[in-house]
Amino acid sequence: MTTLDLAELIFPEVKETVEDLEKRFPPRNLKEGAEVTRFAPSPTGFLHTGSLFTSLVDFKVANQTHGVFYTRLEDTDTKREIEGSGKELMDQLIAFGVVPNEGYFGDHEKGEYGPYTQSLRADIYKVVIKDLLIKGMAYPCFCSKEELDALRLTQEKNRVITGYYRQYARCRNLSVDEAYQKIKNGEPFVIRFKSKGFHERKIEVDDLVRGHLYLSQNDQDIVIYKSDGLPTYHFAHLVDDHFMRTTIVIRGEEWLSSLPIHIELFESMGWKAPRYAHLPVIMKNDNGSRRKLSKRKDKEAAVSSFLLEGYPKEAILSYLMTIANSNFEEWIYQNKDKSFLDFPFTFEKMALDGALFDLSKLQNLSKEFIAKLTKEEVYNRTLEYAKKNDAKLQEILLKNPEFFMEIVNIEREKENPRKDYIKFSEIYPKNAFFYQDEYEKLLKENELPFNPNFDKKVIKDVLIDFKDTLNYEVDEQTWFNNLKTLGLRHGFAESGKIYKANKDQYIGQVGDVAEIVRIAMTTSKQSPNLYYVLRVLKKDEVCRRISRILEILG
RNA sequence: GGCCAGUUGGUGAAACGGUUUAACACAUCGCCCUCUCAAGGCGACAUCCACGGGUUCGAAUCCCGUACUGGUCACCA
Repeated sequence: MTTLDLAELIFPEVKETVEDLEKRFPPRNLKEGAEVTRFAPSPTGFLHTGSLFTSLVDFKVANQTHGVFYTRLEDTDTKREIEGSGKELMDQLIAFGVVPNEGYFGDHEKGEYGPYTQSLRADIYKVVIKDLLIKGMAYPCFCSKEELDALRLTQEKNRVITGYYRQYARCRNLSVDEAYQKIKNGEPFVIRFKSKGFHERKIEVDDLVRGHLYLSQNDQDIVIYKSDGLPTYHFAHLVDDHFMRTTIVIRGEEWLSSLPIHIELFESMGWKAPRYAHLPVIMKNDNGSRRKLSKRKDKEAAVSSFLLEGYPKEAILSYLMTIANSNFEEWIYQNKDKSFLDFPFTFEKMALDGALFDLSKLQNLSKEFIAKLTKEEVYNRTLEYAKKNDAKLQEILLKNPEFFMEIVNIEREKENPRKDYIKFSEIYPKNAFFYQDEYEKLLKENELPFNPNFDKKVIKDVLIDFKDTLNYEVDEQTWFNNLKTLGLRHGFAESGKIYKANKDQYIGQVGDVAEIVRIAMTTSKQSPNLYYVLRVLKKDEVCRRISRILEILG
């Protein structure tokens, strides 16, 4: 019996060779310096903020070098797979504008290097495994879960490194005949890679973000082919990234410790390994200690939660870009007309330890972003948000687009626009008082916060006078002067300064007059610039509201 | 526990052995402006770069040790 017989016994159906695969997936014809990157999620749930972060870097690197960014579905773990999540993942990624050039798209695939779904590539993996088997670089292992557990236990007791390696790798010493016979007998097995490494020896690797690294060689005989007929991650990574011609593997730092395995795997095949960039993980402050953003505990782990709350995707992307390269903020400040697409990203400027997720920073970026939109953009984006998340709001927006735009345009489209919205979802609630029925609701639900120092009669007089002398056809300054004059008639000083100096002569100042009118219009002491509020409301509605307040005041 | 990586303010961070009395941004706090709010303007906020040694004329920056934080040790990715 030879290893060839064994390989034939296990994979009789495999006729292709590694050379055939090389021809099937030839090197890409790209310009010098063009990088091929990939995002390879598992269909085990929603799009994690960390995954968006990683794929953003993938996307940027490929984009910048005029290379290729592709996606691949790593669905070899059939137990943990969540039905439909692969498509969901891709939809969310694309919703953020991180659009791949090729690969897995959820409902279809695109590109010459596919299939891009690992469960569909079983025949490809088998070719390589068979090759390894024939060369004696891999072997079937018949150890059961229980035996492996027992092994680990004794290793722990004896304080030696745990795992399946050298003298502990029992099945590695099985003769080909024995192995052949066991398989013939139908014994379940996995296939392990026969490592040639020594833990005591070091390898030297360059990581694009971490620089020069000295790591111990791998000496574990890792499983490459599971009993369910699918490869493990390590092996799929080897085969896929080789034949899909990936040039830079960008992934989370949790992979750093298995890098020696991957290096050995590539060496054993005589393939050139891709370059690696291990990215820091985004952390969260949890009662003073930092930990990885957790899928279960943190809603911000699901990047869709931000979209659901109404944050603009641009703000989220900018925030992640800031974590990736902190000079992004300064750059965007100097290049206001450009987008993150134009920003020159570099691995060197990347921080090495995981950034704490900073919500207030995101909110600030978001506020700035919304402030810079035109009123039409705000309307469209809010509508887009409402369509997905808020049917009632959608109806309101559709009913009267002009009105919404007028509201939202108050002190917008100027040098220093108002910055009061951090998400699209809060624009309507903050401006609800503009709408008649909402105004009525507010009147019912809340006590009007008039200053108790003023007599009811004074408040009424001011409002009546205001209503009678209302004039719109003037500029803001004139309008305000008129308000001062009106106040004067009722005993209010023209300014705070004058009032403070002559408290005995006045009952208040213009600010108090404005406050009375403001409360009448909005039911609140706070609102945007009164002049604009009045202009948006228009004369009829202003008069109507004053009448309502007078009614309530009795 | 072994191995690996990291450690500059409340947060993100700059600094690449000497223009550092540690940039910039967010947050926070003050003051100013102002009809309120949102902005805007001005200012405060690390006596010092986890700690301890060393190298050097000179260290946040280089070296060693310690501590702490994170990652990883699966037929999961």
